[in-house]
Amino acid sequence: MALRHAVLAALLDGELSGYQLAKAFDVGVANFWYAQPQQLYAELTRLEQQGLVAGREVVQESRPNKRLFHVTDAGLAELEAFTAASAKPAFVRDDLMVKVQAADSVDTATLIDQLTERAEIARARVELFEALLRRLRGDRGEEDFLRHGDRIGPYLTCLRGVAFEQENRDWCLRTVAVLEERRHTRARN
Amino acid sequence: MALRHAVLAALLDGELSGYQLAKAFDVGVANFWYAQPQQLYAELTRLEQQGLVAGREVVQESRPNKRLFHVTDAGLAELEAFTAASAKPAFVRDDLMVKVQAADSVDTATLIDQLTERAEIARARVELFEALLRRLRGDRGEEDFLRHGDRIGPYLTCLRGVAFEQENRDWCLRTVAVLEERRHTRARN
DNA sequence: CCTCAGTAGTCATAGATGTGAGTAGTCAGA
DNA sequence: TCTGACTACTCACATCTATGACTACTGAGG
Repeated sequence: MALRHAVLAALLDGELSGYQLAKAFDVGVANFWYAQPQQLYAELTRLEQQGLVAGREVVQESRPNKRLFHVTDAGLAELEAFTAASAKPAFVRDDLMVKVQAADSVDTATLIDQLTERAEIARARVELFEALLRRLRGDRGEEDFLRHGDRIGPYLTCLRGVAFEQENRDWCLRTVAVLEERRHTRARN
Repeated sequence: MALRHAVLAALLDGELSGYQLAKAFDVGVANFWYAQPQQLYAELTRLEQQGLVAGREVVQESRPNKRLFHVTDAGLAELEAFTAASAKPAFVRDDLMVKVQAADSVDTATLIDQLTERAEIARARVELFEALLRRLRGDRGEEDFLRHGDRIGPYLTCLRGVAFEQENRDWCLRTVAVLEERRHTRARN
Protein backbone atom coordinates (compact mmCIF):
# COMPACT_ATOMS: atom_id res chain seq x y z
CA MET A 1 0.00 0.00 0.00
CA ALA A 2 2.50 2.61 -1.08
CA LEU A 3 0.79 4.33 -3.98
CA ARG A 4 -1.27 6.14 -1.39
CA HIS A 5 1.89 7.44 0.24
CA ALA A 6 3.42 8.31 -3.08
CA VAL A 7 0.36 10.45 -3.76
CA LEU A 8 0.62 12.12 -0.37
CA ALA A 9 4.30 12.82 -0.95
CA ALA A 10 3.59 14.26 -4.37
CA LEU A 11 0.91 16.56 -2.97
CA LEU A 12 3.39 18.08 -0.53
CA ASP A 13 4.62 20.26 -3.37
CA GLY A 14 1.32 22.08 -3.41
CA GLU A 15 -2.28 21.67 -4.43
CA LEU A 16 -2.86 19.54 -7.46
CA SER A 17 -5.88 18.21 -9.30
CA GLY A 18 -6.19 14.56 -10.16
CA TYR A 19 -5.39 15.41 -13.72
CA GLN A 20 -2.25 17.34 -12.85
CA LEU A 21 -1.20 14.56 -10.55
CA ALA A 22 -1.67 12.13 -13.39
CA LYS A 23 0.65 14.23 -15.53
CA ALA A 24 3.26 14.15 -12.79
CA PHE A 25 2.95 10.40 -12.34
CA ASP A 26 3.09 9.68 -16.01
CA VAL A 27 6.35 9.27 -17.85
CA GLY A 28 8.78 11.93 -16.83
CA VAL A 29 8.51 13.89 -13.67
CA ALA A 30 7.59 10.98 -11.45
CA ASN A 31 11.07 9.64 -10.92
CA PHE A 32 9.97 7.69 -7.88
CA TRP A 33 6.72 6.03 -8.84
CA TYR A 34 4.45 5.53 -11.78
CA ALA A 35 0.70 5.18 -12.01
CA GLN A 36 -2.10 5.73 -14.43
CA PRO A 37 -4.78 8.40 -14.10
CA GLN A 38 -7.47 5.90 -13.09
CA GLN A 39 -5.39 4.64 -10.22
CA LEU A 40 -4.75 8.16 -9.01
CA TYR A 41 -8.36 9.25 -9.11
CA ALA A 42 -9.31 6.12 -7.17
CA GLU A 43 -6.55 6.73 -4.66
CA LEU A 44 -7.53 10.37 -4.19
CA THR A 45 -11.12 9.34 -3.51
CA ARG A 46 -9.98 6.89 -0.85
CA LEU A 47 -7.57 9.37 0.70
CA GLU A 48 -10.28 11.99 0.87
CA GLN A 49 -12.74 9.58 2.50
CA GLN A 50 -10.12 8.86 5.15
CA GLY A 51 -9.44 12.54 5.66
CA LEU A 52 -5.80 12.35 4.61
CA VAL A 53 -6.28 14.83 1.80
CA ALA A 54 -8.89 17.50 1.28
CA GLY A 55 -10.10 18.88 -2.03
CA ARG A 56 -11.69 22.09 -3.07
CA GLU A 57 -13.69 22.67 -6.20
CA VAL A 58 -12.30 25.21 -8.61
CA VAL A 59 -14.82 26.49 -11.11
CA GLN A 60 -13.34 27.14 -14.51
CA GLU A 61 -14.74 28.72 -17.61
CA SER A 62 -14.29 27.14 -20.97
CA ARG A 63 -12.98 23.94 -19.47
CA PRO A 64 -14.28 21.41 -16.94
CA ASN A 65 -14.18 22.31 -13.27
CA LYS A 66 -11.49 20.61 -11.28
CA ARG A 67 -10.78 19.66 -7.70
CA LEU A 68 -7.49 20.70 -6.14
CA PHE A 69 -6.22 18.49 -3.35
CA HIS A 70 -3.88 19.16 -0.47
CA VAL A 71 -2.55 17.01 2.36
CA THR A 72 -4.27 17.42 5.72
CA ASP A 73 -2.66 17.16 9.16
CA ALA A 74 -3.92 13.60 9.36
CA GLY A 75 -2.22 13.00 6.04
CA LEU A 76 1.07 14.32 7.38
CA ALA A 77 0.73 12.05 10.41
CA GLU A 78 0.14 9.13 8.08
CA LEU A 79 3.28 9.98 6.13
CA GLU A 80 5.20 10.17 9.37
CA ALA A 81 3.96 6.73 10.39
CA PHE A 82 4.80 5.38 6.96
CA THR A 83 8.33 6.74 7.22
CA ALA A 84 8.82 5.14 10.61
CA ALA A 85 7.65 1.73 9.41
CA SER A 86 10.42 -0.38 7.95
CA ALA A 87 10.30 -0.95 4.24
CA LYS A 88 11.57 -4.02 2.56
CA PRO A 89 14.47 -3.39 0.19
CA ALA A 90 13.60 -2.84 -3.43
CA PHE A 91 15.19 -4.72 -6.27
CA VAL A 92 15.29 -4.38 -9.99
CA ARG A 93 12.40 -6.47 -11.36
CA ASP A 94 12.73 -5.56 -14.97
CA ASP A 95 11.45 -7.66 -17.87
CA LEU A 96 14.62 -6.86 -19.72
CA MET A 97 16.65 -8.59 -17.01
CA VAL A 98 14.60 -11.73 -17.51
CA LYS A 99 15.35 -11.60 -21.21
CA VAL A 100 19.06 -11.18 -20.62
CA GLN A 101 19.01 -14.00 -18.08
CA ALA A 102 17.80 -16.17 -20.95
CA ALA A 103 20.33 -14.65 -23.36
CA ASP A 104 22.03 -17.97 -24.06
CA SER A 105 18.84 -19.64 -25.28
CA VAL A 106 17.25 -16.79 -27.17
CA ASP A 107 17.73 -14.90 -30.42
CA THR A 108 20.63 -12.49 -29.93
CA ALA A 109 19.62 -9.94 -32.54
CA THR A 110 16.22 -9.37 -30.93
CA LEU A 111 17.83 -8.94 -27.58
CA ILE A 112 20.34 -6.45 -28.91
CA ASP A 113 17.54 -4.40 -30.42
CA GLN A 114 15.69 -4.30 -27.14
CA LEU A 115 18.78 -3.33 -25.20
CA THR A 116 19.67 -0.61 -27.66
CA GLU A 117 16.19 0.82 -27.51
CA ARG A 118 16.28 0.75 -23.75
CA ALA A 119 19.63 2.48 -23.62
CA GLU A 120 18.18 5.29 -25.69
CA ILE A 121 15.17 5.61 -23.40
CA ALA A 122 17.45 5.72 -20.39
CA ARG A 123 19.56 8.43 -21.99
CA ALA A 124 16.49 10.52 -22.65
CA ARG A 125 15.37 10.11 -19.07
CA VAL A 126 18.74 11.17 -17.74
CA GLU A 127 18.39 14.39 -19.69
CA LEU A 128 14.84 14.89 -18.51
CA PHE A 129 15.81 14.40 -14.88
CA GLU A 130 18.83 16.64 -15.19
CA ALA A 131 16.65 19.38 -16.59
CA LEU A 132 14.31 18.88 -13.66
CA LEU A 133 17.24 19.15 -11.25
CA ARG A 134 18.31 22.43 -12.79
CA ARG A 135 14.78 23.75 -12.51
CA LEU A 136 14.52 22.68 -8.88
CA ARG A 137 17.74 24.31 -7.75
CA GLY A 138 17.28 27.48 -9.79
CA ASP A 139 20.45 29.52 -10.07
CA ARG A 140 22.11 27.98 -7.04
CA GLY A 141 24.87 25.40 -7.10
CA GLU A 142 23.94 21.89 -6.04
CA GLU A 143 25.86 21.99 -2.75
CA ASP A 144 24.37 25.31 -1.80
CA PHE A 145 20.86 24.20 -2.66
CA LEU A 146 21.14 20.95 -0.72
CA ARG A 147 22.43 22.81 2.32
CA HIS A 148 20.04 25.72 2.44
CA GLY A 149 17.18 25.06 0.04
CA ASP A 150 13.75 24.17 1.29
CA ARG A 151 12.01 21.18 -0.28
CA ILE A 152 15.05 19.12 -1.08
CA GLY A 153 13.03 15.88 -1.06
CA PRO A 154 12.18 15.94 -4.75
CA TYR A 155 15.75 16.91 -5.56
CA LEU A 156 17.19 13.95 -3.70
CA THR A 157 14.84 11.46 -5.31
CA CYS A 158 15.61 12.95 -8.68
CA LEU A 159 19.33 12.49 -8.06
CA ARG A 160 18.60 8.84 -7.58
CA GLY A 161 16.59 8.80 -10.77
CA VAL A 162 19.56 10.15 -12.70
CA ALA A 163 21.96 7.66 -11.17
CA PHE A 164 19.58 4.80 -11.84
CA GLU A 165 19.04 5.68 -15.46
CA GLN A 166 22.70 6.27 -16.08
CA GLU A 167 23.55 2.89 -14.64
CA ASN A 168 20.73 1.45 -16.68
CA ARG A 169 22.10 2.90 -19.86
CA ASP A 170 25.68 1.85 -19.18
CA TRP A 171 24.61 -1.69 -18.45
CA CYS A 172 22.53 -1.92 -21.62
CA LEU A 173 25.39 -0.69 -23.79
CA ARG A 174 27.90 -2.95 -22.10
CA THR A 175 25.59 -5.92 -22.56
CA VAL A 176 25.07 -5.07 -26.22
CA ALA A 177 28.83 -4.91 -26.69
CA VAL A 178 29.30 -8.32 -25.10
CA LEU A 179 26.53 -9.94 -27.12
CA GLU A 180 27.76 -8.38 -30.32
CA GLU A 181 31.29 -9.54 -29.83
CA ARG A 182 30.12 -13.06 -29.13
CA ARG A 183 28.01 -13.03 -32.25
CA HIS A 184 31.00 -12.10 -34.38
CA THR A 185 33.23 -14.62 -32.69
CA ARG A 186 30.72 -17.36 -33.39
CA ALA A 187 30.21 -16.25 -36.98
CA ARG A 188 33.92 -16.69 -37.62
CA ASN A 189 33.91 -20.29 -36.46
CA MET B 1 2.89 -11.64 -16.67
CA ALA B 2 6.61 -11.84 -16.16
CA LEU B 3 7.02 -14.08 -13.15
CA ARG B 4 6.26 -16.97 -15.44
CA HIS B 5 9.10 -15.93 -17.72
CA ALA B 6 11.40 -15.31 -14.82
CA VAL B 7 10.75 -18.88 -13.73
CA LEU B 8 11.44 -20.18 -17.23
CA ALA B 9 14.67 -18.20 -17.38
CA ALA B 10 15.73 -19.49 -13.99
CA LEU B 11 15.09 -23.08 -15.04
CA LEU B 12 17.45 -22.72 -17.99
CA ASP B 13 20.31 -23.29 -15.58
CA GLY B 14 19.18 -26.85 -15.08
CA GLU B 15 16.51 -28.89 -13.38
CA LEU B 16 15.21 -27.46 -10.15
CA SER B 17 12.50 -28.40 -7.71
CA GLY B 18 9.98 -25.86 -6.54
CA TYR B 19 11.79 -25.72 -3.26
CA GLN B 20 15.17 -25.07 -4.83
CA LEU B 21 13.64 -22.48 -7.09
CA ALA B 22 12.19 -20.80 -4.04
CA LYS B 23 15.65 -20.63 -2.49
CA ALA B 24 16.98 -19.02 -5.64
CA PHE B 25 14.17 -16.49 -5.77
CA ASP B 26 14.46 -15.59 -2.17
CA VAL B 27 16.89 -12.96 -0.99
CA GLY B 28 20.25 -13.46 -2.62
CA VAL B 29 20.70 -15.28 -5.84
CA ALA B 30 17.68 -13.85 -7.58
CA ASN B 31 19.19 -10.57 -8.63
CA PHE B 32 16.55 -10.10 -11.27
CA TRP B 33 13.28 -11.00 -9.58
CA TYR B 34 11.84 -11.93 -6.26
CA ALA B 35 8.97 -14.19 -5.32
CA GLN B 36 7.79 -16.31 -2.46
CA PRO B 37 7.57 -20.09 -2.52
CA GLN B 38 3.79 -20.14 -2.82
CA GLN B 39 3.90 -18.00 -5.92
CA LEU B 40 6.50 -20.24 -7.49
CA TYR B 41 4.65 -23.46 -6.83
CA ALA B 42 1.53 -21.93 -8.31
CA GLU B 43 3.46 -20.70 -11.32
CA LEU B 44 5.11 -24.09 -11.85
CA THR B 45 1.72 -25.77 -11.79
CA ARG B 46 0.40 -23.40 -14.41
CA LEU B 47 3.51 -23.72 -16.56
CA GLU B 48 3.29 -27.49 -16.43
CA GLN B 49 -0.38 -27.47 -17.40
CA GLN B 50 0.52 -25.38 -20.43
CA GLY B 51 3.38 -27.68 -21.32
CA LEU B 52 6.06 -25.02 -20.95
CA VAL B 53 7.89 -26.96 -18.29
CA ALA B 54 7.92 -30.66 -17.47
CA GLY B 55 8.57 -32.22 -14.11
CA ARG B 56 9.77 -35.60 -13.05
CA GLU B 57 9.29 -37.13 -9.66
CA VAL B 58 12.44 -37.91 -7.72
CA VAL B 59 11.95 -40.38 -4.90
CA GLN B 60 14.08 -39.63 -1.89
CA GLU B 61 14.72 -41.54 1.25
CA SER B 62 14.66 -39.82 4.57
CA ARG B 63 13.13 -36.70 3.13
CA PRO B 64 10.03 -35.88 1.08
CA ASN B 65 10.02 -36.70 -2.59
CA LYS B 66 10.43 -33.80 -4.92
CA ARG B 67 9.66 -32.88 -8.49
CA LEU B 68 12.42 -31.53 -10.68
CA PHE B 69 11.34 -29.25 -13.49
CA HIS B 70 12.93 -28.37 -16.79
CA VAL B 71 11.95 -26.12 -19.66
CA THR B 72 10.36 -27.82 -22.67
CA ASP B 73 10.72 -26.80 -26.32
CA ALA B 74 7.38 -25.03 -26.03
CA GLY B 75 8.82 -23.20 -23.03
CA LEU B 76 11.81 -22.08 -25.07
CA ALA B 77 9.49 -20.84 -27.79
CA GLU B 78 7.52 -18.92 -25.20
CA LEU B 79 10.71 -17.30 -23.94
CA GLU B 80 11.62 -16.40 -27.48
CA ALA B 81 8.24 -14.75 -28.00
CA PHE B 82 8.57 -12.94 -24.70
CA THR B 83 11.97 -11.61 -25.70
CA ALA B 84 10.65 -10.34 -29.00
CA ALA B 85 7.73 -8.51 -27.35
CA SER B 86 8.55 -5.00 -26.31
CA ALA B 87 8.79 -4.40 -22.59
CA LYS B 88 7.93 -1.14 -20.96
CA PRO B 89 10.88 0.49 -19.23
CA ALA B 90 11.28 -0.23 -15.56
CA PHE B 91 11.67 2.45 -12.92
CA VAL B 92 12.67 2.50 -9.32
CA ARG B 93 9.43 2.24 -7.29
CA ASP B 94 10.96 2.03 -3.87
CA ASP B 95 9.16 2.92 -0.64
CA LEU B 96 12.32 4.58 0.53
CA MET B 97 12.11 7.02 -2.36
CA VAL B 98 8.63 8.02 -1.27
CA LYS B 99 9.94 8.69 2.20
CA VAL B 100 12.77 10.82 0.91
CA GLN B 101 10.38 12.68 -1.36
CA ALA B 102 8.58 13.68 1.83
CA ALA B 103 11.85 14.42 3.62
CA ASP B 104 11.00 18.06 4.23
CA SER B 105 7.81 17.25 6.14
CA VAL B 106 8.92 14.22 8.07
CA ASP B 107 11.13 13.36 11.04
CA THR B 108 14.73 13.47 9.85
CA ALA B 109 16.20 11.10 12.43
CA THR B 110 13.84 8.30 11.43
CA LEU B 111 14.66 8.82 7.81
CA ILE B 112 18.38 8.76 8.47
CA ASP B 113 18.01 5.47 10.31
CA GLN B 114 16.15 3.93 7.43
CA LEU B 115 18.67 5.14 4.90
CA THR B 116 21.60 3.90 6.95
CA GLU B 117 20.01 0.50 7.33
CA ARG B 118 19.34 0.36 3.63
CA ALA B 119 22.89 1.31 2.77
CA GLU B 120 24.11 -1.59 4.86
CA ILE B 121 21.74 -4.01 3.15
CA ALA B 122 22.91 -2.76 -0.23
CA ARG B 123 26.54 -3.23 0.76
CA ALA B 124 25.85 -6.80 1.83
CA ARG B 125 24.10 -7.50 -1.45
CA VAL B 126 27.01 -6.12 -3.44
CA GLU B 127 29.27 -8.58 -1.70
CA LEU B 128 26.85 -11.42 -2.24
CA PHE B 129 26.54 -10.66 -5.93
CA GLU B 130 30.26 -10.30 -6.34
CA ALA B 131 30.80 -13.68 -4.76
CA LEU B 132 28.24 -15.08 -7.19
CA LEU B 133 30.09 -13.48 -10.10
CA ARG B 134 33.36 -15.09 -9.01
CA ARG B 135 31.63 -18.43 -8.73
CA LEU B 136 30.07 -18.09 -12.16
CA ARG B 137 33.26 -17.21 -13.99
CA GLY B 138 35.42 -19.71 -12.12
CA ASP B 139 39.12 -19.08 -12.56
CA ARG B 140 38.71 -17.05 -15.72
CA GLY B 141 38.99 -13.31 -15.97
CA GLU B 142 35.78 -11.41 -16.62
CA GLU B 143 36.62 -10.42 -20.18
CA ASP B 144 37.62 -13.94 -21.09
CA PHE B 145 34.50 -15.40 -19.53
CA LEU B 146 32.19 -12.95 -21.25
CA ARG B 147 33.79 -13.69 -24.59
CA HIS B 148 34.01 -17.43 -24.46
CA GLY B 149 31.94 -18.70 -21.55
CA ASP B 150 28.66 -20.41 -22.11
CA ARG B 151 25.69 -19.28 -20.03
CA ILE B 152 26.64 -15.66 -19.66
CA GLY B 153 23.02 -14.62 -19.10
CA PRO B 154 23.12 -14.97 -15.32
CA TYR B 155 26.49 -13.24 -15.25
CA LEU B 156 25.19 -10.22 -17.13
CA THR B 157 22.14 -9.82 -14.94
CA CYS B 158 24.29 -10.18 -11.88
CA LEU B 159 26.54 -7.39 -13.13
CA ARG B 160 23.49 -5.21 -13.22
CA GLY B 161 22.60 -6.30 -9.72
CA VAL B 162 26.00 -5.18 -8.47
CA ALA B 163 25.78 -1.84 -10.22
CA PHE B 164 22.27 -1.26 -8.93
CA GLU B 165 23.11 -2.03 -5.34
CA GLN B 166 26.27 0.05 -5.46
CA GLU B 167 24.35 3.00 -6.77
CA ASN B 168 21.72 2.32 -4.16
CA ARG B 169 24.27 2.39 -1.37
CA ASP B 170 26.00 5.52 -2.64
CA TRP B 171 22.74 7.37 -2.88
CA CYS B 172 21.66 6.37 0.62
CA LEU B 173 24.95 7.53 2.10
CA ARG B 174 24.93 10.77 0.16
CA THR B 175 21.36 11.44 1.25
CA VAL B 176 22.23 10.71 4.87
CA ALA B 177 25.13 13.15 4.64
CA VAL B 178 22.90 15.86 3.23
CA LEU B 179 20.20 15.35 5.84
CA GLU B 180 22.69 15.26 8.64
CA GLU B 181 24.38 18.45 7.60
CA ARG B 182 21.05 20.22 7.36
CA ARG B 183 20.10 19.01 10.81
CA HIS B 184 23.29 20.45 12.28
CA THR B 185 22.90 23.71 10.42
CA ARG B 186 19.40 24.10 11.76
CA ALA B 187 20.44 23.19 15.27
CA ARG B 188 22.93 26.04 15.23
CA ASN B 189 20.29 28.61 14.35
C1' DC C 1 12.22 -36.40 25.18
C1' DC C 2 11.30 -32.17 23.26
C1' DT C 3 12.08 -28.37 20.39
C1' DC C 4 13.79 -26.23 16.47
C1' DA C 5 15.45 -26.01 11.80
C1' DG C 6 15.26 -27.97 7.33
C1' DT C 7 12.95 -30.25 3.17
C1' DA C 8 8.84 -30.22 0.21
C1' DG C 9 4.79 -28.69 -0.71
C1' DT C 10 -0.73 -27.06 -0.74
C1' DC C 11 -4.89 -23.95 -0.20
C1' DA C 12 -7.30 -19.83 0.14
C1' DT C 13 -7.59 -15.05 0.13
C1' DA C 14 -6.23 -10.30 0.41
C1' DG C 15 -4.28 -6.49 -1.59
C1' DA C 16 -2.02 -3.89 -5.19
C1' DT C 17 -1.60 -2.64 -9.90
C1' DG C 18 -2.97 -2.26 -14.77
C1' DT C 19 -6.23 -1.60 -18.69
C1' DG C 20 -10.16 -0.86 -21.70
C1' DA C 21 -13.96 1.85 -22.50
C1' DG C 22 -16.76 5.83 -21.92
C1' DT C 23 -18.50 10.88 -20.96
C1' DA C 24 -18.35 15.74 -22.01
C1' DG C 25 -16.92 19.96 -23.20
C1' DT C 26 -13.17 23.40 -25.64
C1' DC C 27 -10.14 24.86 -29.04
C1' DA C 28 -6.97 24.89 -33.08
C1' DG C 29 -6.07 23.72 -37.64
C1' DA C 30 -7.01 21.41 -42.38
C1' DT D 1 -17.17 21.52 -40.85
C1' DC D 2 -14.72 17.74 -39.38
C1' DT D 3 -10.78 15.78 -37.01
C1' DG D 4 -7.81 15.36 -33.47
C1' DA D 5 -5.74 16.89 -29.21
C1' DC D 6 -6.38 18.66 -24.53
C1' DT D 7 -8.75 19.11 -19.93
C1' DA D 8 -11.13 16.44 -16.39
C1' DC D 9 -12.93 12.51 -14.62
C1' DT D 10 -15.60 7.74 -13.83
C1' DC D 11 -16.79 2.62 -13.98
C1' DA D 12 -15.77 -1.99 -14.24
C1' DC D 13 -12.77 -5.66 -14.60
C1' DA D 14 -8.53 -8.41 -15.07
C1' DT D 15 -4.27 -9.67 -13.66
C1' DC D 16 -0.44 -9.85 -10.82
C1' DT D 17 1.72 -10.17 -6.38
C1' DA D 18 1.81 -11.06 -1.43
C1' DT D 19 0.62 -13.40 2.94
C1' DG D 20 -1.15 -16.37 6.46
C1' DA D 21 -2.13 -20.86 7.78
C1' DC D 22 -1.37 -25.78 7.20
C1' DT D 23 0.51 -30.76 6.49
C1' DA D 24 4.23 -34.15 7.17
C1' DC D 25 8.42 -36.13 7.79
C1' DT D 26 13.68 -36.11 9.34
C1' DG D 27 17.67 -35.08 11.90
C1' DA D 28 20.48 -32.43 15.27
C1' DG D 29 21.17 -30.53 19.73
C1' DG D 30 20.09 -29.50 24.53
